Amino acid sequence: MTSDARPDPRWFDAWRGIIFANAKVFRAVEPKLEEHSGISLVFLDVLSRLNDAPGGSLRMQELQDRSLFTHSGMTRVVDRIEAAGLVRREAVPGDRRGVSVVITPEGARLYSEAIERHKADLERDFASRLTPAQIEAVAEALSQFWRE
Amino acid sequence: MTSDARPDPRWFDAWRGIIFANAKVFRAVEPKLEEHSGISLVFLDVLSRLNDAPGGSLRMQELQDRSLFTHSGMTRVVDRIEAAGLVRREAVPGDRRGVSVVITPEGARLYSEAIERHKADLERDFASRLTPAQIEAVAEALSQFWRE
DNA sequence: CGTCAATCTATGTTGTGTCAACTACTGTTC
DNA sequence: GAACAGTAGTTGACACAACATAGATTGACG
Repeated sequence: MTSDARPDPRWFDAWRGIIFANAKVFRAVEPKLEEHSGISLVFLDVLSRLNDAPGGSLRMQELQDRSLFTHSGMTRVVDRIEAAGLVRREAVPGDRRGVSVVITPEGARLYSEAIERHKADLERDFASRLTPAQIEAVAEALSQFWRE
Repeated sequence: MTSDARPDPRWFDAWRGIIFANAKVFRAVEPKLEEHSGISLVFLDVLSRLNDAPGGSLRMQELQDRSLFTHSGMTRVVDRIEAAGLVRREAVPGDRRGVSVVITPEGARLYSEAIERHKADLERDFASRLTPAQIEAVAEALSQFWRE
């Protein structure tokens, strides 16, 4: 009565693995990030996009498209990060509608420290639980999702 | 200036694959669920736990521990699902502090329809993008995260 | 030029998640 | 059996996210 006769297909196990790994590792790692660097994963994500962008600058919409967490509401997220002094808004020369978001020196400094510690956390809570062969297999199988 | 000399370790690609796969598939699949079944993934998650539990019943705290999405605030989630008529609260015989949440016949019916369509969506947006070997590898590598 | 659709960002509103009290009850200890 | 710490769940206050809409600017077309 509680479940159907036929078992779940194998791909469902793979999917379950992904969502559980995602949820469990985030739950473990986000409080640590908050504690040692004082920022949330949303902030780190935005700073990361900016840091990787040429000139440390991106327009609002590019930021929105590339962000993992915030589909909408990038305006307010940038408001908060700007209030923290980690980015600033600048006018776009050619287009007066546009705003480009630039990472500040302070933001870049905080980012590079935060990402290093964050990677150490991830290594402990994620990578160390897998064998090199498993890591390689997962990376290979799922690379299509971030390489668009 | 934008990035350090040394490249990201391979496990970071694996991790990136997981979070991107998670985010992208959810973005694709949740609106479909909402449309064809009228419920969110949070609802589906709770109904799933109840449906798999013996007697279709679980106490609030068990529900909280097993839920993927809602760490805290299960009270409000159950409020909403109860308002939709899919579960009901019952007193626990031995313990007058406790509340057990029971799935209603209507909830069970909606769940079995919703989960079937949801799996079809997942098959299209997730499983069909991987080879059987990739699926097997991901399932094997990540099973530890949901098998606790 | 002048109009008009398209684009970019901000704002208002509403809903949901989170954290810290708070109430009610249980089991234990003296 | 009274006091007390621990447990179960709810409530209120606040922060954040989603959705629709508004306001400003641009580019294309006649």
